[in-house]
Amino acid sequence: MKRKVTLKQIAKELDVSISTVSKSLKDSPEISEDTRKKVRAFAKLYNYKPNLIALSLKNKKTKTIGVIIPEIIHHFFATVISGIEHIANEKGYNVIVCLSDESFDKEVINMEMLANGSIDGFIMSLSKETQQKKDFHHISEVINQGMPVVMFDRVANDILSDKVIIDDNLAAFEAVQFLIDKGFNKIALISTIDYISVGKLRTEGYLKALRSNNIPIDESLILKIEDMDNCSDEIELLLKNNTFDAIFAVNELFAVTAIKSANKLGLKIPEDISIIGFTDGMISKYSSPSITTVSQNEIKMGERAAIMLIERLESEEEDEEHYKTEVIGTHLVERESTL
Amino acid sequence: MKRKVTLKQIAKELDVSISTVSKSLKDSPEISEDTRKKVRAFAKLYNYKPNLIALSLKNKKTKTIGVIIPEIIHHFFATVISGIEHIANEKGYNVIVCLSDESFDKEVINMEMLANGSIDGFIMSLSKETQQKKDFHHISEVINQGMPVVMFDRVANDILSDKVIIDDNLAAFEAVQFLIDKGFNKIALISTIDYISVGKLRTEGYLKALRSNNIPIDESLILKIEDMDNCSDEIELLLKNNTFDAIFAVNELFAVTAIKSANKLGLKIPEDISIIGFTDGMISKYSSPSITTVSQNEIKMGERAAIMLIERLESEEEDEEHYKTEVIGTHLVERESTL
DNA sequence: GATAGTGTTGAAAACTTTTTCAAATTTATA
DNA sequence: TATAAATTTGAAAAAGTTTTCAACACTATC
Repeated sequence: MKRKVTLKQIAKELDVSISTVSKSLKDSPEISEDTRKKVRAFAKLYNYKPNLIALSLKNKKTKTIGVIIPEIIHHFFATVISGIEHIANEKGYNVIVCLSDESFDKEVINMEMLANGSIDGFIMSLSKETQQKKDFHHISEVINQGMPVVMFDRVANDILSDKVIIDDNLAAFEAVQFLIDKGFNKIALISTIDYISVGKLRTEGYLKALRSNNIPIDESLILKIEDMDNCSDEIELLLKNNTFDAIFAVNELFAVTAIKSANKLGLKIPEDISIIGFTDGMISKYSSPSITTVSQNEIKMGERAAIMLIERLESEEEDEEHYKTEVIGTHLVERESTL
Repeated sequence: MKRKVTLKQIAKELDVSISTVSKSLKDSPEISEDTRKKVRAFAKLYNYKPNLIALSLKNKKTKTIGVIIPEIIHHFFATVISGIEHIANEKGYNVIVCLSDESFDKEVINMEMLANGSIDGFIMSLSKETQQKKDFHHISEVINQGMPVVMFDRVANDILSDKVIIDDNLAAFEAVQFLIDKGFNKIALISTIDYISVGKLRTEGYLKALRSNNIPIDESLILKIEDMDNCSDEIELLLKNNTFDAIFAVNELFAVTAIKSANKLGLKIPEDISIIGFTDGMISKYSSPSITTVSQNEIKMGERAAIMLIERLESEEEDEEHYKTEVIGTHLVERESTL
């Protein structure tokens, strides 16, 4: 086993100083052709690569981005990470991923850990619990220390930082408008409890669409689900006790569950009920019927977040005044679940 | 903006030496009660936290695990990462994730990058290209440098290292045996090209099951797909040109595509054809009909890989002789796609 | 032959932390 | 009071790198 070789070891072997070795490897004209060649040959032979930890310490830069997300098994977050990785790779950055598991405490612990020198900046999306608590002190602390943070999707409006979001309100509005344009006016909504910022915004978009088309809002057609894992009973009840001709669901899970419940009750999709979901993941693509859904351009979201962060890291002046919020465009992917 | 405070700064402020500060914060009995209290109060006030990069350099340990996987948008890999994160978190390790994008070159670059001091050990799954090339020099090099590597799922048999796998052969055998036990004997196989190790093993399991039940092997019922993205045409052709009563597909995508093709051709699942897939992800769960599939216990896979790596990192002696290969149990999840 | 100039090398500091060992101070003992 | 012992503090080295500046050797110029 041959352990990694250091400048010191090379210097000793060749009986020169560490500085000479360092400069030779950087092809500094300060060092004579002869010495340079000798050192480089030796370094190549022993496959010398500078120790990145030492460089990090010296340069006070780690060339590493910390990403904190609630869960990685969600297609949405996994795809955003793909986008982040893509740009990070291109620009020579590594990506440390930490999962908050939707827990406030884990989010805080992970942030504090990474903030102690391991990374140059954060890209993050808030956990449910953090959104509920509205406690963002850990984030402002990090920002105060001069470490840039880019928030995406689940962002805190109270925090001054760069942000990448979609216009959830508008996207929902457009999806519902699409249904209205098809001639539907009894449209149900399956949403989440309001403390989930995106759920709330999508609900508002739904309401706005109805209002602007002078369709009365029927509270009995609005379902707000708390327990994601056991949503099927509630959804089945909604379908059983009401009649409507379309559903707007704020995520894939609710949409596919609605399809399954409809099947069970003998309702045909899209003949009896049209359904639009949110997020274009595996479920929407491979469900039968496949689901018309709002695509969020997750890849682009990740890419933009990474670009914004790296730009801030590599620009000298810290213009704290000019935080940007970038809105990524969405589009409706039409599939089989709508007429 | 208050930047992170260092021992040096504290020492200067309090007019003591750096060593005194360091020892005080570690509650060393060497330092007088008085000084200790003073230092700790000051450190608390300024929220001192040791710089982890400096510690890494000093200790030659980063408390970070490098994970290299082909893609993160695959539910399988995302779930394994969840398992890794879970254990890593528990044991105080961070996780750096790098994506090879199924490319050999990217895998090599990522490994070399991380091997230069950033991490203590690797957990990895080979890219398709690497499996095809059978070039594992980058992995043996890292191992030779004394950095432990745990491979999972897509492993290289030629490399001596710890491994976590499932018994793909056995799992496939059991799935096909399940179909045979139901009374089917015309069973089609939808698999991948043989250089994908898991595809090959699952194909072997299929063949073994047929043989051990004295069912003649019908080559026309065996489809090996190269281009995952455009598999639907080939699968439709298989269904159109042959009659059989069951399908064993080596992944979720092939299984759900088979269902869609069958629907298109007016075949009923499971009445006309029973289908078993591999991997228990979103697709299998939310497809209509939902898909009977082989669950790989991905979470456990990730957890075991992390445990094996950390054990090796924290055990003093390097018993290179005793590399373990751990086989994670699989089980069939029965759903609607089988009778 | 002395001075300036050029070319080449190395010592030392910096980044931050921990730890060893020596030095300084205080207290106890004879 | 002098000496030994105990307590408390600090200097220095170590990890691996880069960079500045000083030092040295040599050649060219007057």
